Amino acid sequence: MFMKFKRSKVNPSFDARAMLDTVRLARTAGEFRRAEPIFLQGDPADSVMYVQQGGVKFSVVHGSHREAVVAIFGPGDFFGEGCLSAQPTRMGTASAIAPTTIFVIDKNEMLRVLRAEHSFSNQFIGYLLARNNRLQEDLIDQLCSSSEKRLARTLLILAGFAKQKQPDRELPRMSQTTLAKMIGTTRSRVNFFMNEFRKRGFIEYNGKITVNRSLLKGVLEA
Amino acid sequence: MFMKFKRSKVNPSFDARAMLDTVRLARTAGEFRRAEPIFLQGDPADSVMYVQQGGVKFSVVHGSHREAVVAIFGPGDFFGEGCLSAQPTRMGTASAIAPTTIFVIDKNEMLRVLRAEHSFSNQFIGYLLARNNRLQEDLIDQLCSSSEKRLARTLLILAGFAKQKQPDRELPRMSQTTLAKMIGTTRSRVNFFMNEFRKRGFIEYNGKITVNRSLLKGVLEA
DNA sequence: ACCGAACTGTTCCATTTTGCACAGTTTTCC
DNA sequence: GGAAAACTGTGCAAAATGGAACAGTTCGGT
Repeated sequence: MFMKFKRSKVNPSFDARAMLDTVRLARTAGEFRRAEPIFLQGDPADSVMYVQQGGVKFSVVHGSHREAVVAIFGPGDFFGEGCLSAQPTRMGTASAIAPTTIFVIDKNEMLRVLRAEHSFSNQFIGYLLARNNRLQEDLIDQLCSSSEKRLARTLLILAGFAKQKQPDRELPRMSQTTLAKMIGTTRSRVNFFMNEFRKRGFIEYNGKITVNRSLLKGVLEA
Repeated sequence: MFMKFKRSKVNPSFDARAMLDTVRLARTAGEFRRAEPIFLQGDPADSVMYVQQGGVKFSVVHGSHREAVVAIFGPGDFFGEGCLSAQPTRMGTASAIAPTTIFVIDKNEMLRVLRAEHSFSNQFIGYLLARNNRLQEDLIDQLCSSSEKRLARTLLILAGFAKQKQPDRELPRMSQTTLAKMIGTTRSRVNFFMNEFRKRGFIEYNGKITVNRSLLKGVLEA
């Protein structure tokens, strides 16, 4: 019986871990500390990564000096899969934002299993569709919304991102500089809005950020 | 023998047409005139589209009133494939920007063939990877570049887009309003830069737009 | 416990961008 | 052919954003 692809907003509910266990897929585990780089922009690309635990920031340096944070990956996400389609080098730098366990899957091994295991390639297609969707939503937001709204949306998504454990809405630790690079603005701007949000009670922070979802969602309506 | 996925920048060199002929894939053809809608945002989504000939604009209305043009599709591109992953409705409106022939593939038929034909699902994965890449590049550009550069880049991509026939660099006809919605700015701004580019000889236009690639590329360097 | 590095809070101004308005031109459609 | 609709060329004031600077604070490592 053929299974319809699953879907979700932030982390695809796609449970590849079970899949990775079912399928006989050769992999090596890697442990990374907070802020430790996993691969660098320009490195030769010959493996696909899978986040087992923790979180990963993927950033790209564009043109001469400007940097963008394109995605934050969490448990269940693949990254570095560009190498499957003839990209010889990494398009950006991946680094851990928390203690992180990564499965490293050799490109050819990944291709072999995609060929051999139907259920795996179907799941992977589902994963790619979910990611496409997320990228498209990010692009739409960038095209349509003010930086205040983009920040609110990013905070909400990051809050949901931590959903695996805590019932509260604490975010992965993340500097204002990083937030600025995620929403395409300057740190001044992020700082300004963060204080604004705090004054209005939309978020709290002493070091860790906690968001009040319903209040912050109001920003997106306006 | 397993074939490595192909890759390209604008239209994946992925030749799904040959594939669609090889595979026994049920489909119906649809003809659309310029500006004719193919599907509307909110419509029930139960088929995947494949562009046989022509061009398609995919736009999304976000929030209350603002609109973004997320992608322009050409021959060889799929669109509306979100429905494969449990999206019940169309996320945006697709309409022809030129006389266009579309293959409409029923969602279940598409899923059937993806299951049945390895080479097809591998090609489709390659296509999804290429699209991911393109979306990511658009996002990066949006995060890093000024509107002048974004316009220049968009014009260059659109010029390449027409590469199937003409050796010259004529673009598909496209209003300044549409360009504005593609790069996330206002028509005033687009008009300003278009005149600027024309003065400097980067582009010509009497009605159709023609770009001088090498000169226009200079804008991206600055 | 200390030092340096990284991060935050804050200010200020130049520039970019928006949003609007209106006249002239081209296209489309009857 | 002619009217309506869509598109372009302007201009301009208000708002948002970028960019830099600097002091105070927290964090990380030794």
